[in-house]
Amino acid sequence: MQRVRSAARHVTQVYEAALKPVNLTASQFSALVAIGRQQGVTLSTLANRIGMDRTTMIRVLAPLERRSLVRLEASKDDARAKAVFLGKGGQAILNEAIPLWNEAQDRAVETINEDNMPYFKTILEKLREI
Amino acid sequence: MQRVRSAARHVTQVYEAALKPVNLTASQFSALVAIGRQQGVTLSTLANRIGMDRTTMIRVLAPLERRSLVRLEASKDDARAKAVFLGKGGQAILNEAIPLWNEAQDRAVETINEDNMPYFKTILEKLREI
DNA sequence: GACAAATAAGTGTATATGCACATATATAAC
DNA sequence: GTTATATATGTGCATATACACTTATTTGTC
Repeated sequence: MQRVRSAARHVTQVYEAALKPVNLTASQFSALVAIGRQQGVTLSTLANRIGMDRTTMIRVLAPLERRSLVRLEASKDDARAKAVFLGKGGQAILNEAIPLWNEAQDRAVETINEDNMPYFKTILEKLREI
Repeated sequence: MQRVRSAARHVTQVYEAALKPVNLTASQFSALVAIGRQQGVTLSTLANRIGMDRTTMIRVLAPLERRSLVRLEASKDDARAKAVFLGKGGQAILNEAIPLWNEAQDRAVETINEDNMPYFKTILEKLREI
């Protein structure tokens, strides 16, 4: 299974190279996309969606908050929870980043070979259940 | 492709839980196995084998060196290179760790489903070429 | 309503990860 | 042999990653 981790490292590098013009990491991009889909999502929910530890998410958001790309507010429903929103430049940078990501994505899918994709998705799905 | 990274995070946690009794991380285990296979391998070669950046490997080895599980020496052939060997407890801890790893491996392969493995291997192979 | 159990977040610590940059040595070209 | 280039390692920095532990709040139970 070392291969899964190795592959993830490599894939990360490829995608981060693609995202270089917007100065976003792969994790930061994932977070922005998820936040864009559901403004006001809580920290824990966000972390769960991405399959990342909650405490990791806190630290992933930190540099984004410094750049005002995201904004954290106390949740209205639950005084314990933090709601996460896209900040000032958030949507704009997402609009820039998404095409860059998609280009890398297309290249990746092409390399993997379209025909293998269904298997790939199935396998990745199952990996979550281990 | 976020899924690949997410899967890798999850898989890492599963394997590291399995390795807890020997207090090794997944990266550390990978390194130990590779060193055991070729004592005296150089840092860069080792990093390449594992598909990890050379500078990351330096830092992965640091805690192992502190525990005397690995040993670094100047290479005889090349004054620039460092040769890596298993240290005092190196082989012993490997002997303990390998069964733990294999158990986790078996469970993982079972979950993925034996039949899917050939596809999986092919896909992971191709991911390296992106 | 008081108390226990569950849930949400935050911090300390250690390792992982790789880029940019620097240094040392080897190799190739002339 | 000197010089240019390539190779091997090391360090500074920033982010990624998650566990253990802590604090605050909510929810369920009586």
